[in-house]
Amino acid sequence: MSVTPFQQRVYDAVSLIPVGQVATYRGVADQIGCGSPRAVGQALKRNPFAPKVPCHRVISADLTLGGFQGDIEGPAVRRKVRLLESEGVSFREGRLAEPYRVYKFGRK
DNA sequence: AGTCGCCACGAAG
DNA sequence: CTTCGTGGCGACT
Repeated sequence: MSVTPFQQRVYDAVSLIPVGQVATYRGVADQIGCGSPRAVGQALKRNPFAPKVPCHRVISADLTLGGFQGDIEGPAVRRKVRLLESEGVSFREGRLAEPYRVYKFGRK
């Protein structure tokens, strides 16, 4: 499987997200030094390390769900929410209920 | 090799 | 709500 260095960075950063917390595409992008969260989204969509990387812990910057397994909505997203709630992250009406659960990557 | 279009976003209008 | 900007990648030429 061909994995570009950029994607490697993305997966590595996502792997750093602790259980019970979530990160935003923007946060990941900023952390790896990329100004385009969309690139991160693409990388996760193409995520060759599906179970290895907790892509379900990555949400949109405005605390909406974002997508999962290639869909921005549908059963996959439903599963994503359930997983997050399983880890202690609550969602309400498709949005993160507790914003303080957003992980800040070292926050510097 | 270069070029085009697409994307699970974000900020601005 | 809609539109533009941005960065990177797959597919086509």
